[in-house]
Amino acid sequence: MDAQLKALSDPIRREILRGLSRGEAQAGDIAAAFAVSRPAISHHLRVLSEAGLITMRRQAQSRLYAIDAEAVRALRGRFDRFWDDALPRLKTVIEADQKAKREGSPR
Amino acid sequence: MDAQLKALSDPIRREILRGLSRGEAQAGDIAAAFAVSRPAISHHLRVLSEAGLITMRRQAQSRLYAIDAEAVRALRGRFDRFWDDALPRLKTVIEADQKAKREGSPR
DNA sequence: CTTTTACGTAAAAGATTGCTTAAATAAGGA
DNA sequence: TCCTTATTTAAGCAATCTTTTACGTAAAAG
Repeated sequence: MDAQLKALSDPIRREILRGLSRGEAQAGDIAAAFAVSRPAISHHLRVLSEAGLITMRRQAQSRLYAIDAEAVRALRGRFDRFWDDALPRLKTVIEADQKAKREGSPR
Repeated sequence: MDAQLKALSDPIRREILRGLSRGEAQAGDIAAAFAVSRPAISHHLRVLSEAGLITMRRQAQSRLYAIDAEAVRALRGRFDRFWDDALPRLKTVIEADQKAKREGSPR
């Protein structure tokens, strides 16, 4: 989860993923959408790849990147479980907060 | 979202949040649960605080930290929306993948 | 072959992160 | 006021991140 959340914490990388939601794309086309240099995007793609969020396949000289849909599904599951399981009392805390607010300044 | 995901990408900080799920805790008690020094934990608390994930209040010499439940709720919403809205076709892609697999080696 | 197209890797600069020890601050208590 | 308790801030250092320019590689085209 470390590597995946870290990968997602960068706005360029999230934007790359947004672009890939349309389907596979070539490295060059991805890079063209950003102001930074191609090697920089190449590195971001590597980070996303090593985090397991995207996959790559070659086609002639090009490299086609795509979202690893199953990995995303798994990550979303772990993310939800982190909050649901690891913080089981959170729901109660929210409710207590809101109740306190409804009843005027609580202490 | 940058700062919040970055904050969550560190395992110690996630563990701190897990600990805080039991409710408010003093900085010292939080630090006692980890192998690193107190100043290091103090810094992690600051990162979580600046990301808006936790709140702090003073009680005598102590500082009591707690999860900002509403902020967590908002983050979970944004995280879900990132995948649902920004990647609207992902569900379809997963289904296509699975269909392809069911029907034997594709391509 | 040689050239072109499409990318990645290498090397390096500059900023940020995570950690430690030492010093500072803030609130209570003797 | 002086000491104790609780915690942050400061200073410093090694590791990691982001980005750039320059170079290397792999596949197709001429």
